[in-house]
Amino acid sequence: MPRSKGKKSSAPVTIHDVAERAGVAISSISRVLSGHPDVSERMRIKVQRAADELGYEPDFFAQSLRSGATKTIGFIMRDISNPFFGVIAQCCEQELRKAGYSMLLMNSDGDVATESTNIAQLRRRKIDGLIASLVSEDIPELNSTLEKLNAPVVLLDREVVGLNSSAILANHHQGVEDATSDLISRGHKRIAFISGSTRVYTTRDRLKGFKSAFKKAGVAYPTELVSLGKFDAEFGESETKRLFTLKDRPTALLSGGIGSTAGAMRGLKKLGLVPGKDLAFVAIDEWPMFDVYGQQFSSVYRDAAMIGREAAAALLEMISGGSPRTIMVETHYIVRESSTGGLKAKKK
Amino acid sequence: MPRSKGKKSSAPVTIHDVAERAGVAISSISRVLSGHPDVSERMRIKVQRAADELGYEPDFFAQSLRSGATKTIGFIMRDISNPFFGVIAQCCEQELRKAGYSMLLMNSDGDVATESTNIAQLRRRKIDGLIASLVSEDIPELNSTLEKLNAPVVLLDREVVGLNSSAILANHHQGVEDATSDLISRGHKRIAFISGSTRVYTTRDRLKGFKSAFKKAGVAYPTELVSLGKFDAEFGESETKRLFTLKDRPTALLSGGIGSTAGAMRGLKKLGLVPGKDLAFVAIDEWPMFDVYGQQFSSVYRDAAMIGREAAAALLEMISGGSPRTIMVETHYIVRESSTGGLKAKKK
DNA sequence: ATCGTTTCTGGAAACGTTTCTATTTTATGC
DNA sequence: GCATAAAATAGAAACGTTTCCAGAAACGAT
Repeated sequence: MPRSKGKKSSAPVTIHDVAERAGVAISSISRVLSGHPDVSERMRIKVQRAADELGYEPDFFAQSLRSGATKTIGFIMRDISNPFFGVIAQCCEQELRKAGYSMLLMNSDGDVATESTNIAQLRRRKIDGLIASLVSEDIPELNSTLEKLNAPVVLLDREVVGLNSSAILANHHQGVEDATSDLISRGHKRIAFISGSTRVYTTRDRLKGFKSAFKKAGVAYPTELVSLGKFDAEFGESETKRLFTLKDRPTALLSGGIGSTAGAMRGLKKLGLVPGKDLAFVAIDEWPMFDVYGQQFSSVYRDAAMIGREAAAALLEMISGGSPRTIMVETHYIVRESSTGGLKAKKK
Repeated sequence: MPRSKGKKSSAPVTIHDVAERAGVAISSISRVLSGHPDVSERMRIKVQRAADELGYEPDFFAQSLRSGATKTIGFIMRDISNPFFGVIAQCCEQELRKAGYSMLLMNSDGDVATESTNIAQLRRRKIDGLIASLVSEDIPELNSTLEKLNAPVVLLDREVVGLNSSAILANHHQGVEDATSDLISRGHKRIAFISGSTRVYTTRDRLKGFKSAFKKAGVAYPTELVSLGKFDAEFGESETKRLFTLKDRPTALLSGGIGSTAGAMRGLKKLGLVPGKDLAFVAIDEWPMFDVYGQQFSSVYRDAAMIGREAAAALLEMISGGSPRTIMVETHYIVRESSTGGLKAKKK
């Protein structure tokens, strides 16, 4: 029993105390404080003063238990230390806070079981809504798990069939196609592509853009240079090493997502290959500071802050009765120094 | 009384339903499920089965209201999108989750008023503990605000006098002194130093190391090159521009913290100055990817993951009755490419 | 058998709100 | 003034648990 008694004032003042002080019924206190219309001015003043004098603060749990609303939103991501997700989380929290909601943060650690445990935990806590970037889209029981939450859901960059939720999707294929086309037009044919599992929209949509660029250019699609598996840096690094030690090695690389990019850069460094010189390199999603580091990285950019804000807005909308909707966020190919190189003094 | 009217799937199953199903009293259900010792084996099995069959999940709010424990920890930071804080948050959440706690995340946006509102919100939610990186240490009412929380507190890199809390402090002065000494030994005398307000431990301890290096080397301390104000990138950028356009401009720069470093790098870029060449540059705290970017930045390093884990551990310890303690985390000067340069072909 | 002790169980009182219902007061129209 | 409606208030019943208390059953020991 952690009962730290500071001075002696640790008397938790309840609605009873206020009622007694003001000399009115408990129900009147509640009515005044929750802004019920049928309250006389005299009562309002009397209650307000008693509450102020006692420094009354309604007990959150009692309110939630009775009313059902928890003013709490669950937020599940693979890994909040990922700076891209960090920005989303920050903007989301700011918006939700403005609307009077608090955010319960949980990392799924990229693990399906952990994610499911987290959702169960959130259900017990009767959250008013959930924003999540799921590990995978086709987990058995996923739909029923989310439906049992009995709260509106906003998914980030995920398409779950048959689920009545909102979604914030990025238009990855456009940016990736632009980037790939640019590389092809510079003379690249052997372009490597590393990203996460095709079990999520993110990868599938990027792949669509990648393939489409080859098709439009009439260049053979280099199946053997496409490596799709996981989003983490370890995978990115090992695959980069594997691909760039092939006999006929790629001349360019697209890395899909923050983790892949980190791994790719580490892998290249260990191989002694310099982006923009020994190969052309485009990162999908930007690391913070991409704009100021000594070396300039090209990227397929999307606005994390906007994604966070849109997610919060969509969720709040659903909480107040609106219907689910899908929001598409654009991506943009940003050309920088690293888009050059990789071709033996042929061009430029 | 819509009790056993289980056609609709959204029937929230309560302890009553389980009691009815098992044919025992409500109190027995509670006893079995909370592992009370005085329960017969027969009862345990009967209740367990009934609960499983109905898929019973205790209501979190009812439990908290009655028992007082919320299994919830508050986590307040200036800005969760700061990758350094992101890592702390991630590790913290993982540890807390293992212990059965959930984490309520709030950004203070670097604003005292927002921070205070957040703390009030957390008090109403009766959190079991708080981990916070406060905006400032000497806010009036801060102590009483935190004491009114009536829950153990762990502060990150802050010293609040008279508050009975744990603290995770970094030994900044050691790392900063090492870095500064190295720069001095390379021939630098005019070393600029940009960091946040001296109203927090972080800055004061860094400054201590900075001054100490000059004293030990017997070199005059360059007061006019020290700029302490805010941790954000805007401040870092404008101060960098100001200092490096002085008539007698600095030959080296230390930037204090993630934000300052971002600002400093932007400022230098706009001035056309290259770290490691036109000036020597040491960042305090590392940006992710410092190890792989084209340009190699020196740093004063501290382990964010460890800070997160230690914070969680210290808090859990206090929750279970332990006393507050202060943990000192070491910092290390890591020399890379950017420690060179800035001296006109004098050395090296 | 009787009498303590344990061990186990059921009933009911909290926890601090909101909300429903019933009652009293006030205002309104004629 | 008087009926009638409307507004304001009090009282009490939830919400779903945990926990206290008292009693019942079980068990040895006399």
